[in-house]
Amino acid sequence: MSKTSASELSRVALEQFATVGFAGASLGSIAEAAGVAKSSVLYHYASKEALLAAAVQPTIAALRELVDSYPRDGVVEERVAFVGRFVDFLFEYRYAVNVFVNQGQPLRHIAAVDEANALVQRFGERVTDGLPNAADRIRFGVALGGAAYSIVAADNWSGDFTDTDEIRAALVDTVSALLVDRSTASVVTF
Amino acid sequence: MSKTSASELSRVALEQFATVGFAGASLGSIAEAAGVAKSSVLYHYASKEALLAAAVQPTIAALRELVDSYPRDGVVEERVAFVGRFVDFLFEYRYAVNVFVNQGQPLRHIAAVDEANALVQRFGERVTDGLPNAADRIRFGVALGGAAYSIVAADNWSGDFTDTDEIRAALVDTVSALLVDRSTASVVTF
DNA sequence: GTCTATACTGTGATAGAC
DNA sequence: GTCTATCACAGTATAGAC
Repeated sequence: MSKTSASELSRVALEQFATVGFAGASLGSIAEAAGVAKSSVLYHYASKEALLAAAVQPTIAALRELVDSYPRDGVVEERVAFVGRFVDFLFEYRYAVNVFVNQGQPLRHIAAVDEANALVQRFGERVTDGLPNAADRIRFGVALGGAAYSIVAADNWSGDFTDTDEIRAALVDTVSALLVDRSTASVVTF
Repeated sequence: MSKTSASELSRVALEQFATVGFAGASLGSIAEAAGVAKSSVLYHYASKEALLAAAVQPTIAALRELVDSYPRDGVVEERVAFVGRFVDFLFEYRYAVNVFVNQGQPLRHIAAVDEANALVQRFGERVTDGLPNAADRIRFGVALGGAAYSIVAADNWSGDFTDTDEIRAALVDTVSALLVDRSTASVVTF
């Protein structure tokens, strides 16, 4: 099976890049986790960096679509609906998002990561209406970095059985409070 | 000078551990940034892991003190004052906090990091009154991970001159909204 | 398309001169 | 206390058998 191996490899690799860092994830450990030999990884991807680039590609496409869907002059309901799509995006692409958020600067020499960084910046400018002040930047940063962190940290909430729907609802609630205009946020939670 | 080199080394090392990851920061690059030879690093610290342990030690002490200072049954004003101390702590120990937040799980075999993880967990339990539900966990996680991310990300806000006081005030504002009880938070910002 | 074998480089760590 | 020299090993990457 040809296609199966490649997608499974990028999936396993991305998870390791996010959890132990790009430098910390070796081709050997990725190959082991995927159940193939080390050299088989480099058959599908020319290099470790190419593997990362391919692994984050779907996330970049989804992020671009998400950012473009931001309601520029929308009412509160539309913005809350956007937060729902934002949280869903964070869930589905949690590992790639973590790579962008935590290693975006040291890995900016990789074209795909640099592209993601630019998208995140455009994202922030849209949410804060183009001219972000310190408070706007902080709220956006806390929402992005905090949600990205919480989602992967939730994987370690073993012991008690909190289901995904509950986490999603709590995240939509919290992120809405941060990203939706505070003066009108009373309709959401406050 | 003996003491100068050691503290300078741990400072430089911690910054690199936080920015490029523990695995990504080599003893060579740390030595270069500190202006000494690679072997000189291993004279002061027996191993790379020992260097990390020593570098995060002051942060652990400060974190323990901070957690113990949480007003268990305090009024809103006391909790907001605590958030101020929390944000100050995040600023001063930003790099170590980032190591704990982003690499706490893969580095948990190092005693000092494991100790910090336990402190963070105790922190969360105190803030959420011991029996955190999903919403409580998320708010705490977003506040911690988001603030930790924003502070180091703010270092890259080059171009415009946002001073530290402005960032601090915005962080206290945002974190208070997340950690201080929402029903009484109106005295703060909302 | 996957494997073994191998080359080459970078890294953590040690030994010993100064 | 700092350095140079060196070692052993893990890492990326290549070549070639199957």
